[in-house]
Amino acid sequence: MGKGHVRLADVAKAAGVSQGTASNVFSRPDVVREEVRERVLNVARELGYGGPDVKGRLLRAGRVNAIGVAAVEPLTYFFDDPWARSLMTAIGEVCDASGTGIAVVSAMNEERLAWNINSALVDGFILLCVEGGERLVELTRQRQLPFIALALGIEDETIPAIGIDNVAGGAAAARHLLELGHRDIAILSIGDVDGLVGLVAPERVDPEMEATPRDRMHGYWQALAEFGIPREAVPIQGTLHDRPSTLTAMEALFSTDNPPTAILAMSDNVALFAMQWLAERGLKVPEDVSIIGFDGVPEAAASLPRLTTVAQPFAEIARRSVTAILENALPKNHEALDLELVVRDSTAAPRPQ
Amino acid sequence: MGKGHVRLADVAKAAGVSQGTASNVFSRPDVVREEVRERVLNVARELGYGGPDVKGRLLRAGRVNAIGVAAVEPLTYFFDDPWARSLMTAIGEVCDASGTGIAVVSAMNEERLAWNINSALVDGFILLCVEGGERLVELTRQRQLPFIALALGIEDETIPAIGIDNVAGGAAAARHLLELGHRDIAILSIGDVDGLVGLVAPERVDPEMEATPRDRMHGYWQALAEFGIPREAVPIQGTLHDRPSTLTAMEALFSTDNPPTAILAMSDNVALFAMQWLAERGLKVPEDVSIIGFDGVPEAAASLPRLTTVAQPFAEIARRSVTAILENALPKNHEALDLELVVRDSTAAPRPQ
DNA sequence: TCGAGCTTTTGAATCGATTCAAATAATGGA
DNA sequence: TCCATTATTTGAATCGATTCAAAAGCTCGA
Repeated sequence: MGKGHVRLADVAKAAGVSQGTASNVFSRPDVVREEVRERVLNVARELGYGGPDVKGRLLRAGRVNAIGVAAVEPLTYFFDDPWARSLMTAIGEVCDASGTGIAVVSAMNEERLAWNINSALVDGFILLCVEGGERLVELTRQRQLPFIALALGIEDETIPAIGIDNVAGGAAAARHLLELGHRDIAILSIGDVDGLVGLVAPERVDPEMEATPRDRMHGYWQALAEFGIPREAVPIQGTLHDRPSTLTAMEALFSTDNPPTAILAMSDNVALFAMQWLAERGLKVPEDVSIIGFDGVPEAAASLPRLTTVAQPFAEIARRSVTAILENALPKNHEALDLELVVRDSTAAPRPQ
Repeated sequence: MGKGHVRLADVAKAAGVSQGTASNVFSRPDVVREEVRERVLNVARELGYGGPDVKGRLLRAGRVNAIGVAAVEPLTYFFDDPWARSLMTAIGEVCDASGTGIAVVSAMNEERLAWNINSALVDGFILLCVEGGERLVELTRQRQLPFIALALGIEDETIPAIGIDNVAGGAAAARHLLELGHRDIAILSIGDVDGLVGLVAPERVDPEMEATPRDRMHGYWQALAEFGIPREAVPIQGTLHDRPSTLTAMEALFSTDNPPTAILAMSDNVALFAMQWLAERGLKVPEDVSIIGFDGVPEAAASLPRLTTVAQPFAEIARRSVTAILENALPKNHEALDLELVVRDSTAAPRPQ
């Protein structure tokens, strides 16, 4: 194989028909006379022709029928990270329904990312802007394909994006704990800056924190204020969204005289790590400590006890993103979808004193 | 945008250079005089040219720099299923290192699958043959691209495939339990045929079971025989590799007079479901019941207690598959890689009677 | 037998680049 | 100044299909 690669033109010649007819045999078989069709197909088989090459078709059609999902992360991120996976699953569902393919494009380093974005064969991009979002958007812009940014951290109205109402979500989470009667609450925040691990003073939130955790924080504070609790009364422990920093944060939170009876975690990931720490310390959830997560990843539904959380509308996000790209109908302004409080087994009223 | 789409030829004309030079400016900038390069780049910027279109380049180059991973499953499978994810993560690692992209191609129904396989823009395929493997191979063959089959159920030496030594793996798992002293052992098998749920007689294994579970079973039996235990003494409960059927199987296993002290599960999935059942029944692992899984998915390392298992060499499988495809050096014969017994916390000696 | 109205087929243009042999320009040495 | 080199550019061919206006074949009624 290899050297004598058969193409449509060869088949056409061998079958004694024009290339146009040969093409029709494959792409619009109804238009060509049965007898001819048979003959061409036979010749094709004899020659070992494998059907029209996608690359040629593609060049003509200009459409790939696939969307790219990109992030400034290694490829493994898409199959590893619970949030990314939740989204990918939802996107997969939508794409399956419309027969669209998915290409995952990613890269740790900038240079590779630029190349990957530029050479991905897709009709448009969904950008997971968790980290390095601005750069990702900039690179994608150059490609001049429709794209839509998710989890965008910056406030640039010229970027088509779909977001979630983190403030309202945070408020819903905090309100849930407050309504159960909790007053000693602690916050586990997330971020990827080393500066914000350990105890974080409220004043540092606005200037230093990224948009997502900042908004969630403001949501928490908003609900706390409704119940007359000043933000200073609620300790914030910063995590790097991973296990070690979460365990350290929990250690710090529970080594005080007045440990919290409830925890607001800014992600399900962190909440689940925290639950493991509590389990190892023999603290029972929700009897001793209530905890509520954020995001609504499937793992949260499978934990023991099942985690109460504020769920992102993954299916809706995916549906809108994919259709926006396929129909090139990008949203004019940022859309912020609502989250949904999902009460499961990790939250309950505090023990009576 | 849109109507006046700018192409390389436009830029060339506007800059007053030949198309060849314009092309060089982008793809081999070192070969063109700096002055000219600048000029062309400026014109390109003014015209809003976004760089060479991949489709054109691609057609010429004939190479996409991406591999497709295909399965007869919905797209969500790749982000959902632990085994698939383990593999995808490993594949992602290899691809990241070589700057190769990944396209996931899938479909529930045959017709769509054929289309997807045919129109995926990739240089080759890795086939996850978990179900409907033969059909998948057949479709991919027509595409005339290099491909390699994983988890292939059939014995066709003409199909390039990488497999694992399920017999040896099964034997290692069983031997581990036997060496710990267990003699009352039960097997949780897997499959996707309804006929093989519930108690399965040993005689039915060879004629009815798919290759993977069959081989694992023979591995179990082999080790059991070494310890003088006849296969009839070891109950086999068939599952569909999902939660409900596993719970039913466990129910059946433990509602007898003589419940097992150890369980051989043919997948980590099933083992984890079984552990949940045990936990809910108040049976302690490994004190009351030992259990060993199969596959070595990451979930097995994160469970409580951590699951002992026989791990597939995912990284090695991925490395071989990807390089085989990229270098078009497909293995001549089936390779069967070794599994590794990973002893964690879910297995221990049985309670003394 | 003629021609209107269909159905098929043809052939050339097109999609958007890359490539390479040949032409031209610049450089340097004698 | 002239010629041999070397550095740049050019222009046309190529990759592998699809598309569509126009040509050719058919059928059928008058």
